[in-house]
Amino acid sequence: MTTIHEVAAAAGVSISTVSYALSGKRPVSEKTRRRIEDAALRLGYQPDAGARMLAGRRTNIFALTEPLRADTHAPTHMAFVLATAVAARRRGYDILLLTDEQTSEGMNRVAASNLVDAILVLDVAPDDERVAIARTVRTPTIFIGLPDDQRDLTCVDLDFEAAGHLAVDRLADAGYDRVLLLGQTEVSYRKSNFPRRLLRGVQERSTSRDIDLSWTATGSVITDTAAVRASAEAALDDGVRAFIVHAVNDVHEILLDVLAERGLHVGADVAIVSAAASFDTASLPVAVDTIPLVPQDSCELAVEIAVQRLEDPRLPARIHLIPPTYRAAGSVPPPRE
Amino acid sequence: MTTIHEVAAAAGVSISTVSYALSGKRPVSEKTRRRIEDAALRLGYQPDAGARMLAGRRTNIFALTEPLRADTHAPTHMAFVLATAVAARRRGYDILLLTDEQTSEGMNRVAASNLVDAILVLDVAPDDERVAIARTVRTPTIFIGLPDDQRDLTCVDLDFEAAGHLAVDRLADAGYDRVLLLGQTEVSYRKSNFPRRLLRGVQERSTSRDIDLSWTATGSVITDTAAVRASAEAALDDGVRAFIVHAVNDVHEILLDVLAERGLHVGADVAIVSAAASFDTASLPVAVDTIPLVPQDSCELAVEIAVQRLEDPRLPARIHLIPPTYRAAGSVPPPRE
DNA sequence: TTGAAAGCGGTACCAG
DNA sequence: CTGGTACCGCTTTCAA
Repeated sequence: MTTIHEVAAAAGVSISTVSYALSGKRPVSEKTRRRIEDAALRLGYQPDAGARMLAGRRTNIFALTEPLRADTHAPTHMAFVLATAVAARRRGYDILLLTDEQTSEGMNRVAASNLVDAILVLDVAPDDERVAIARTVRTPTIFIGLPDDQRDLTCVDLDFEAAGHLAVDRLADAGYDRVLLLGQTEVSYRKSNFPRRLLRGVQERSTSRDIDLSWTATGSVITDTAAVRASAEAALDDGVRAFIVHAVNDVHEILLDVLAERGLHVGADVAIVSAAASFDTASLPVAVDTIPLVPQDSCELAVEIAVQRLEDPRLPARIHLIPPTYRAAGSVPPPRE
Repeated sequence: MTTIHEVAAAAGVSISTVSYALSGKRPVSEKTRRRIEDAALRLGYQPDAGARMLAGRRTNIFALTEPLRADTHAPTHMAFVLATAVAARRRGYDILLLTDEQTSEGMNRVAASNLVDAILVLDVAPDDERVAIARTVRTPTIFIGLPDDQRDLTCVDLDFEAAGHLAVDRLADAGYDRVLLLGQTEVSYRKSNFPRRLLRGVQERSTSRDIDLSWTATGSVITDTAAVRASAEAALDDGVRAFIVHAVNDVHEILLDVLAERGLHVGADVAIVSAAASFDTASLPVAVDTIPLVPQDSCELAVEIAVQRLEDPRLPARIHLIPPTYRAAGSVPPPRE
């Protein structure tokens, strides 16, 4: 294991010069710096993590807490974890996982032992118990998602309400006055925060734009194919020709199946907007206008904020809502007749 | 931030006594120990992670490398990550995530900087590049899965070949002489190691037991519903009444659908054995005999081995194959006529 | 532009 | 059974 001393000896300088040359925190003459970098590279020098933490009071590690609930949608969840890890790594941070039962206990533990520089919170519940912990630990904590009580918290999330507004506006602008919202599962309206926010946005805007809105959950815990199908068919029978879908892959496919069976063409006979989808809607058999929920965006912003907070601890806590964007794909035609 | 000095002061002892009392590495009189524990608890003392790493040359962190490939089945993968985290935590270790591109670079980095005590390798490919790295780093590395070249490696995995044998044996014992194996996706036969091993086990035993075996992949990258359906129907038309399924949830459901459509009853008209399923087959609409792949078992064993290696670094590298178990559920009746 | 040296907060050896 | 203390390897202040 090569230490800073060996590098210093090899380069014929003191260890402090090595430290400064490598960190860049103090100007070092061009040629000694090169000698040091050469030696470091040649010896495969890598600073000892423990020593660095102790002396520098920086661990270069972020904790990521993720309570895996029964209703967690694995692919979506993985996308968030991956996006966080990638974003963190780009800024020089590793991710320490706190899963399951250890989310709360773990937050306290890693904070108290100075194991991490910041804590990122995933899969935020409306009454999340991690909110209380975030308020007591000194470690900067960033929520990716919004709990109900946001006082003094730093949170990052897509602006789901605005996404709801946007979806309705597009349909209203096109001329539709009746819309069916195919939502998330019932449990997610209780255990998560974002489905409600999108729903509220859709409802608000439907009211103000005089849209006759109906909506339905798409299962109790996981997608209920029969229920989704029944809802879609009932709506179609009833003459509804505009849909907002805030749901997983499966639900989109079921809706598209039903439409296909009836010979209805998306973008001609029927309008669809996929709101806050975290999967790639381009993989659907039919092009669909989408207001995407991009895990990379939320996670990168969260990491960015964490880094800023470490650089300037006096930055005030605040809520960061990411404005939704509308990706048109021709699935919202003017209504027939 | 309470340090060991404050605890020592509060308890009226020296810091070394505190250290020993809390680690238990040296006998400490009952009453001083209590005083120390009280003080520690009262002050919310938690040893500084950096200091501990530096002085103790132990980080109490395991790295977990997981290259998330396109064909990674998210739910299964998550089950493994979760199981590893839980097992590690039980032994006092945290998990540092190395995902995606950083798997190889990350292994070298965390090993060279002494950030982790051991590395656990998930999602092992036949020609995994992490094999070479494992051989060069001093950090103990445990593979959860088998690469092709296993020389000098420590690996843990279900004995998929034995699982293949077991599945065939049960069907052969019951009296079947023709079997269809519904396998994994095509890409997984190239990118992973275990599907081949199960296939080989099934083929070997089919030969020795005089079974007429046919088999098919169940899609190229993800489940191809139409293809699975077609395979099942062709086999049934052909008179096959025994199935081994080594696949995800979906494939099981498609097969059960086809059988239901034809009025064939599992456990009466048709035999099914689910081999190496990593999801809970009890959630299927019909009870199915299962040779489960239990992530907890593999991951716990991997963690266990890692801990042992840290305690005794001279333990030899070896392959640990977990014997399969057969969970009967009445889905293998004697053949009709 | 560089070096010397004082910690950072523990662990574990050496004494008593 | 307990205390003193020499490190662990790096960061950073102080001095030159």
